[in-house]
Amino acid sequence: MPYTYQYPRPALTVDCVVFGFDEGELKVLLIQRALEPFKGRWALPGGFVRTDETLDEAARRELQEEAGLKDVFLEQLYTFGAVDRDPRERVVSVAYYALVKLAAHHTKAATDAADARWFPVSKAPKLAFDHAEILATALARLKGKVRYEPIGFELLPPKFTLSELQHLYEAVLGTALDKRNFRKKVLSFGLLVPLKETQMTGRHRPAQLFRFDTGKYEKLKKKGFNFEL
Amino acid sequence: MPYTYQYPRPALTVDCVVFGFDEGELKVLLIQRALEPFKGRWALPGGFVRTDETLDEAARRELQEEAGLKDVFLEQLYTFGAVDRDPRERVVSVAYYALVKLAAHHTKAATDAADARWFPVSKAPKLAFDHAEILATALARLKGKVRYEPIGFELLPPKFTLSELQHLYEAVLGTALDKRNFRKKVLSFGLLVPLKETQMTGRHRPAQLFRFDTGKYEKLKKKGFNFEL
DNA sequence: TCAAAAGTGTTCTTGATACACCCATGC
DNA sequence: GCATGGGTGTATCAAGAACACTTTTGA
Repeated sequence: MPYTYQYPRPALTVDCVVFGFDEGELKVLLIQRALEPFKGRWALPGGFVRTDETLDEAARRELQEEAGLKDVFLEQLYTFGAVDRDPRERVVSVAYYALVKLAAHHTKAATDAADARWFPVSKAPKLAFDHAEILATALARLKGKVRYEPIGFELLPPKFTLSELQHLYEAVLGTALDKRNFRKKVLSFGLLVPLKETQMTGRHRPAQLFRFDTGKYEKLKKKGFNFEL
Repeated sequence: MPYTYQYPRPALTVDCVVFGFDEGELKVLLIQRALEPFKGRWALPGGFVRTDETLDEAARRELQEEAGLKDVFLEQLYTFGAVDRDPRERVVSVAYYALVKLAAHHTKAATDAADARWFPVSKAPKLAFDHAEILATALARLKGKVRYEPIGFELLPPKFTLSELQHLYEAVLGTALDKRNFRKKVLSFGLLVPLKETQMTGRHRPAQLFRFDTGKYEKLKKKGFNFEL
C-alpha cells in the first residue's frame, strides 16, 4: 500500500432525515431537487462531505444551509453503500436523523427555503435515490430508540402537556396507549417537572404544562438509570 | 453542483471488529501492522473500499484476505469520521463487527496469517488509529444487541450446552446470571432443540447438547416475536 | 468416596395491564 | 347544560428474582 492511496474513491455524502411532530402527526422535512438526476423529485437534505470537517459537522452544515436548522438533536443512523445508489457515479452516504421542535404554528416558517416542505411521514412522496430506504431505516430507529431513551422530548416544545407527549408516542409507535398507565409510568421517573402554567386549547379543562428535567436525567444516566417506556 | 463532483474526497475504508468466544472469554481478532503509520502496533482488520463493491462486500473481502474468514455474521456498526483519525490524510472508516464460531481447539488455526492473533477483549493491547474507540463501540453494541436478538449463538459452535450459552452471556454482559432462571427463560422460547448427544468434559455429569432452531426463529420473527433475555 | 459441573421448582416481589368516572372550561 | 379533552386509583395477572439440593461422572 502506497503512503497515500491513489485508487479511485467513492464520493462521500451525508443525508439527513429530519423529523418533526405537529398536529398530532410525525413529519419529515424534504427538499425538492433543482437539478438532475431526479430533478423535481423530493429528497432528503444532504450533500458532500468536505475533507476538513467531521461527518457530524457536515450533517449540521447541510441542515443549516438547506433548511436553516440549527442546534437540533442529531445522531448518525447508518451508512448506505450500494454500488448504484447514485446513477452518476459511486456515492457512499452516511445517513443521519435529526429531531426538531416544531412549534405548532411554525410549520411553514421553520425553513425559508421555498423548495423545502414538511410531509407527514405516512404521506411522503416518492423520493429520489435510495432515500425511501433511508427514511424507513430512520423511522425504525426512532421507533426503537424512543422506547428506551428520552428522545421524544426533542420533538416537543420545552413546555408540553402529558397528552401531547402521549400523542407523540402514539404517533411514533403507531399504537394507542392507555392514558392512566402512560401518565403513571412517565411520571414515575420523576423527570417531568410540573410548571406553574397551564395550557388552554379549546373548550375544556386546561392542561398542566411540564418540562423535561435534562440535568436530572443526565445524573441518573451516569448511575445506570434506564428511561424505559 | 457539477455533474460529477470533483472536489477533494476523503478516502473510505472499512474496519472490522471480529469477536470470538473461547475458554469462557470474549476475544477479538487483531492484526499486527507491517507498515507505517503505527508499524508494529495491533489494529483491526480492514482496508480501502473499492468503487465496484458495496460496503458489506468490502468488509467480507477484507475478512477473507486478512484473516481467512468466510461466512461469518457481519453487521455494520458505525462510521468514524474524525478529521485526524489517520495521520496521513483524511480517511473515513465504516466499521463493522463480526461474530465467529471459535471451536475450542481452533484458537490459533482460525487464521493462518502469522500477524493475526486473538486477544481477550479485556486484555487487548494498545491499538492503532482510533481503533480502541471502534472496539469500545462494538462491545457496547454487542452488549446491547445480545439481549434482544439471538446473536449469541453466532459465537458458539452449532452444538452447545446450556452452561456454555450461559457463560457466553455472562462474559458479554459482564454479570453473573442465575442458572435456574437462565435455563427457564432461554428454554421457554422453544428455540433450543435438545440433541440425542451429550458432551463429556471432565469428571462430572455429562451435559445435554442443544442446537438453535434458526428456521423456527425466522418464522416467529416475522410474526413479531421478540427474543429477549 | 469425593470433587465438579449438570440439572431441577417454588415462593415472593415487582411491574404491566385493564378499566370508569369526575373535573374544568368555552360555547 | 353540554360537549370536549384533562385528570385520577385499584384490582388482577404475568414475569422476574431469589434461593438449595440431587444427579452423574472420572479420578
